[in-house]
Amino acid sequence: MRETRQRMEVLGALEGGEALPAQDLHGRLRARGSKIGLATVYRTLHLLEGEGAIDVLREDPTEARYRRCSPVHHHHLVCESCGTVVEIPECDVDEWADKVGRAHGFQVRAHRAEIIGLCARCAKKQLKRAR
Amino acid sequence: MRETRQRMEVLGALEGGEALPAQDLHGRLRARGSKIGLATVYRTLHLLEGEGAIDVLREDPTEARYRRCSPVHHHHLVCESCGTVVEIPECDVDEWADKVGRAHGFQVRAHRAEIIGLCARCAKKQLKRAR
DNA sequence: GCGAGATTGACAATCATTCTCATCTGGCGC
DNA sequence: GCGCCAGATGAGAATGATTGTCAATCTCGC
Repeated sequence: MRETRQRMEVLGALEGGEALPAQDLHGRLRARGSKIGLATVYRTLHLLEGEGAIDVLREDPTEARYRRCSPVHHHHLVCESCGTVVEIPECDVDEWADKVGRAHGFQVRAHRAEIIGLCARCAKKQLKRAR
Repeated sequence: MRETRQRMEVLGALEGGEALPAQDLHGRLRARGSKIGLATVYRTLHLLEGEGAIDVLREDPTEARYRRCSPVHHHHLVCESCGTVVEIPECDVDEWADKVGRAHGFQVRAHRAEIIGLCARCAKKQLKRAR
């Protein structure tokens, strides 16, 4: 995999840890003066996804959001109000996945787990609104 | 919510337990002689999703698949080769989700977990091909 | 520095999903 | 049984993210 200006730019734009839609990402890069094309952004994101360097959030079915993430196995904690995503390194699900999979004759390859809730900030806001 | 012919038809088509893309579903209904429109299929699916009567699988980012499912909390075992989905009633993840959520200041609302692997049939096929 | 082959940018094409709007219908009150 | 009307539908157009195309442009090993 070649190291091109465009690929560096995409990685750079994801540096912040935000989960961005491909189009936003493209928009930001153009705003910064980059000449990168939208197709290239998509190509690069797919590449990075394949490498496991980013992961893809699909809460919104019409638009995937891409986010830099650690390459080691982890799960996500998602705030349903503001969309904040927190990476969770602890995974106590492995054993469960294996057990259940085997019980159904499956050869387990991977698992995914996501916790949905309200982050501290949004929970506080909701309380205030309720008053 | 009114009980219309079309809504009954959509539910009927999902009776089999298969996970179908909206378009397929529409195709099948038309093939059976129904005059249902594609937009109505989508509308109905969204309704049912809201009711919790079906769930939505998004392994393929370009096309959601809809499947009738039990209204009680459960998880899925998905075969990455043939797409078969098995419902898993046992959920030993609750405790983990709560613990992790609280540790990060989240108010946990729900969680999702999915085990990806090869079903018995596909595992066998792969073995045969490898020989 | 050169050249093969990977990569890119601009734009067209795709395609699931959603919107629009005129028409229809379920089910309530009578 | 009948009329009514808000909610539901169908057809087709519109949307908009994503993917394909292809000539031009870079990367990197030599």
